Amino acid sequence: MDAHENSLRRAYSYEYPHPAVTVDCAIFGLDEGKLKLLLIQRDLEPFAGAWALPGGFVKLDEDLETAARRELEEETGVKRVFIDQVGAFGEPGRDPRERVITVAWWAIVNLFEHPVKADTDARNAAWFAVDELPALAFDHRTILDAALARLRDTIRREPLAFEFLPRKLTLTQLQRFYETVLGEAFDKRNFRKKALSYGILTELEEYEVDVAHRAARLYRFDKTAWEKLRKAGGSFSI
Amino acid sequence: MDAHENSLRRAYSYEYPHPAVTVDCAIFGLDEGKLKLLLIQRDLEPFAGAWALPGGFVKLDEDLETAARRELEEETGVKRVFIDQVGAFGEPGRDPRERVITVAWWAIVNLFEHPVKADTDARNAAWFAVDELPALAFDHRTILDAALARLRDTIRREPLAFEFLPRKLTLTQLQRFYETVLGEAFDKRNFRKKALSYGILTELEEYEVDVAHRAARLYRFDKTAWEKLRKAGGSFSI
DNA sequence: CCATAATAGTGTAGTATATACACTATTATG
DNA sequence: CATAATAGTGTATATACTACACTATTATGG
Repeated sequence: MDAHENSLRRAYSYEYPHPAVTVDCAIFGLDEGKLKLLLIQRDLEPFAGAWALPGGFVKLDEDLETAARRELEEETGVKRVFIDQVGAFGEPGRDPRERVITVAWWAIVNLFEHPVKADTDARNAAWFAVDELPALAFDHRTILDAALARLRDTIRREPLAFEFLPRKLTLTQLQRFYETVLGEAFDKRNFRKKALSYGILTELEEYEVDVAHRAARLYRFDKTAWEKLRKAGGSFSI
Repeated sequence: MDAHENSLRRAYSYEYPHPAVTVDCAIFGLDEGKLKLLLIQRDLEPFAGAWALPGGFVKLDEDLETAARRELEEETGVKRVFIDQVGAFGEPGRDPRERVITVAWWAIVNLFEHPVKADTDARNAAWFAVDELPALAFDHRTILDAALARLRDTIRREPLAFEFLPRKLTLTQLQRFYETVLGEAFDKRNFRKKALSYGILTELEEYEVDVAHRAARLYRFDKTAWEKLRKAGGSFSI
C-alpha cells in the first residue's frame, strides 16, 4: 500500500473499517484536604469488578467536548464547569473486545456543592484519594497519570482555582486549594504576596462569618483585570 | 436515553455507528531562518485545490502514534524523529462527507538532511513559512494553531533542540534554532550563560571547519547528565 | 601583507523575583 | 479570663533575569 491509498485524498473511506470512539473523564474533587478521583465499578466483562474512569461512546452527531460534558453531568450532576482535553489514547489492544480509541478529559468539581452523586442509579461509584487508587481497568492508569500531570501543569498557569472556589473566598482557602491539588505546602506569607501581586483579586470589605476564631477577609476574583493582564502579555503562576 | 445506555458498561457497541478516525501531522522544519510547515495540496473535493496538513486513516490494527509516524515518513522520508500528540479534533461538521475524528501530531524535521521530499509521487507538497500560510482545508487552521502553541511550549521546557540539530553543535546554532522556532531574538551572552547553566552541554576540544571567520567551539548534548538532572527534580527552560 | 568582513567569545552592574523565617491580632468557647 | 484556633504582617538574603559593548580569530581580496 503506498502513500495515496491511506490518504484523505480519497473521497471516501470504504476500505477503512472504523474504530469505536469513546470519551473518558478524569473527574477530580477536593475532600478532607485530599485530591480525589471519581471512579465507577464495572459490572460486566472485561475487567468486571474493576474500577474505571467514567466514560462512554461518542454519538455520531456529538462534539467530543459535548460527549465529555454529558458523561461528567451524568456522573456528578455538574454542568458548566471547566473541562480540558488530555488527549487521545488508542493502542489496538487497550480494549480486548474491539478497537476503541478514547479521548480523555479532565475536570475538577466541587465536592461540597455536588456531594457524591456517586452510588446513585444502581451503578457503583466512589471517590478515591489519588495516592490510594485501586487497580484500574483498561489503560486507565496511563490515562489518569497523563490527566493528573495536565491538571497540575494547567492549574499553576491558569487561574482556574476560581472556577472551583466560591465567588467570595479567603486567601487561606486559595492556598489550601493549591496545596491539595499540587501535593506540596506553601509558605503563608510568600503565597499571599504572590497571589495578590497579579492584581486579579479584589479586596472586599467583608469577612467570614460563623467561625470560631478571627474571621478572614474575603476576596473576589476580578475576571476583567485578569483579561486585561492577559491581553497585555502578562501571565499567572503559582 | 439514560446514563447506562451510553456507557461502556455495555459489552458491545452495536447501536453506536463508528466515526472515521484519522491522524493529521503538523510537520515543521527550519529553512533560511524561518519556521516552515509542510502542506499538501488536495486534488479531490471537498476543498479541492486547498492546502492541508498531511494525514490519513488510522488502520484498525495500528497504534495512533504508529499511524502518525507512517504519515510523516510517507511525506518526508523521516524516521525515528520525536513526535508528540496535540490532541483530538472532532467537531461533527469538520469533514462534510462523514463524521471524521482526527488525532493531530506535531514533529520537527531537519530540512537539510531531508530536503523537501515534497513534490514527489505526483502529489503536490510544499513548505510554507508559518507566518505566510495559505488558507487551509477543513479545520486545519485550528489544528495548526494548537500544534504551533504546543511546539513552542514544549521546545522551551524540553531539550528537543538536540534531536533536531547535529550531534556536535555550536552555541550559535542552538540560539538560532530557538530564535527561529519561537520567533523572538535572544541576547547572545545571556543565552549562552543560560544554555550552559544546566550542565547538559559538554564542551569539546573541537571547532567548526571551513568557515570564513573565527571557528566556533563545538558542544555535545550530554543525555546522561540531562537524565540525572531530571531525576533530581531539575528542569530545563529557555 | 594589510584592511575588511564575518562571526566567536567574554563580564558586570542593576533589577526583579523567590525564599526563609516568627510573632502579634482577633474571636468564639468553656 | 484562659485557651484554642486561625488571620495577618515584614525583612533580609539569595537567586535569576536583563541590559549592554568590546576584543579575538580567521579567511578573503586588493
